[in-house]
Amino acid sequence: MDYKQLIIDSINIEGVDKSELLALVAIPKDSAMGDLCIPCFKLAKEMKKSPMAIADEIAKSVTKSEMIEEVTSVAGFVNFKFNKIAFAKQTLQDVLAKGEDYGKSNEGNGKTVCIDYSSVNIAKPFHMGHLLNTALGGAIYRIYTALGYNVVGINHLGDWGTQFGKLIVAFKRWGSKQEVEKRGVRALVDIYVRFHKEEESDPNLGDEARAWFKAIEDGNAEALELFEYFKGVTLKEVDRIYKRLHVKFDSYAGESFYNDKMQPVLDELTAKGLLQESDGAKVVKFEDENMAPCLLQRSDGATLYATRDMAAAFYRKNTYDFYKCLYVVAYQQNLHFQQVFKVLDMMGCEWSKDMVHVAHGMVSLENGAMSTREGNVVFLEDVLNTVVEKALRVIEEKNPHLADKEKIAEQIGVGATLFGVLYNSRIKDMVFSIDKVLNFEGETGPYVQYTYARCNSLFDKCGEIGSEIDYKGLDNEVSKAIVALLDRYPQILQESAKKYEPSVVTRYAIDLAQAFNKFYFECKIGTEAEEIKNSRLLLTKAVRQVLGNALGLLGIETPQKM
RNA sequence: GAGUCUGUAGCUCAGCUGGAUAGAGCAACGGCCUUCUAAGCCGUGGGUCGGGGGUUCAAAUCCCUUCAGGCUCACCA
Repeated sequence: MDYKQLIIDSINIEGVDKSELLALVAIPKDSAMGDLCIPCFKLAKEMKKSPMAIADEIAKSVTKSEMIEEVTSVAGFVNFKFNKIAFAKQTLQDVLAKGEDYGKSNEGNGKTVCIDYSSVNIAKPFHMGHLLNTALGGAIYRIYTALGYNVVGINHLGDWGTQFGKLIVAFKRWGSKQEVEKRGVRALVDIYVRFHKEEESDPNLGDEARAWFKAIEDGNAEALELFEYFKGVTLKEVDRIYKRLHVKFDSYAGESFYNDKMQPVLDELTAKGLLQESDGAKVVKFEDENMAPCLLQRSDGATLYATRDMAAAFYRKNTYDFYKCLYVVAYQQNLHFQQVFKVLDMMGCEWSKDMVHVAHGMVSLENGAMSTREGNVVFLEDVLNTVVEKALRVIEEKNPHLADKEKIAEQIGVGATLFGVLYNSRIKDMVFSIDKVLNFEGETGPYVQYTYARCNSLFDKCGEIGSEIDYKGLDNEVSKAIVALLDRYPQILQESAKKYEPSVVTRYAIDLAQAFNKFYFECKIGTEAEEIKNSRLLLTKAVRQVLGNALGLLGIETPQKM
């Protein structure tokens, strides 16, 4: 509910623009001061009065109501305090009436948002770095869906390039289908690593690899068969991971898909006089001298990364007519996207302004950067399995009679991992540490899930909510803090979407869980009189709903018990 | 060298569309399970918000400068 407007409407003062006042409304730092406030400092100049005097004047003019219980003027701030009961009643009704839809909106109706994320490389490990990317993309996907947008998740497969020539050479020398059946992508990675080692002493391998890649390009049957085989093996494995992470894609159009769509782009650039020759290569130069030219064709005629992204941009605009096209990709590629977006702009595509690089930080290991070639990678699947095992051990210890232990351990383990990577601002780098993910205490996924399960157990204990409800049971500060958080949830979603920042939701989930745990500890529920109990159960139900909604957006499941 | 991002408690980070005593978790220490799940709650200690200028009634937040680190800067993606 829009309480900002409510307090503005309660003010009866001459000579102040209400819309100006509305813009000033803020949430006090300390909730003891009030629920909303208006700092009056900016008004001082034009009104030629001290902020204190203005605040006094505004405070005095307010017409109190059922909702607005107290208005005070403190050091230039007008503080509005809501009636706890009215605030709770209003908010809980809203949350519970909307249920799963609470927080959703229709602001995106009729608009399509493309999200390019995860973008796995064929025959490469799915490691911790991909997890951050995939978790972010998946969350943004769901957040935009919740706001009513039509979302298209695109997995821009890394399924083209000379590495496939290398892989064929390696596979023919040291690989076997048996081995690949057994160990999947790992077997491919091993021979790929071996290729790079052996290449140092046998330079012929490189030529052989190039020849095999050429064979793929030329449609050689054996080459294509192997290429498709590697692709199939990788996608099958990655699909298993996507299921565990609850992410999905609407398109797997990757690099190979754009092979025949790049020439028209080059032609158009040439026609527009933007493509210049430079050292044998074709580039687009920029007015801003600080920006390196965008290389679109190698001197040997081959296309490049940027060429493919240009082709993909046109394809997506034509196919989906997107409102926005997001690229969830690490910040390493900042320049690349700046270049691509700028070239589109120079081509006269006004929609280039709708392209957004949602940059995120890089994940490294404690012993350095991840490198497939050097074999310094941690497979995500191993991490997930380790965390799930730990979850199972904790269940055995704390709740040995729990039913469906394996299933719940999976929910907790995967939830902890996802929550961990979605907890910080996406731009921050991350040094992956298994110990950190294995910690289930404090600001973690399991903490929020535990709070959710705790809500459930109250219903197990107390049964359904009766019809006699006395909101006096919520006439206390801890309850009010929860109500204020519940009320804020829809704005949290919008902020998160606007900033392309799932951590806003993650942090919120922690705040709400903390507030509820405090309430749980301070307010008795089951042992109270029926009408008090019912009001508190109502609050519990709303908290459970919103925690579930928030976790759902992050791709995290909510165990009923744990 | 240029561009860009990051720099807040021992550690990991919120806060950064300027506002009222700078927050949380972890770690440390001390409490709370004969009443709703202790994966929890409460408390204690711990901060020159990298440094220096400036704008402002008000700066962690805006501007300038400087230091430290990451990333990128032509034929990989």
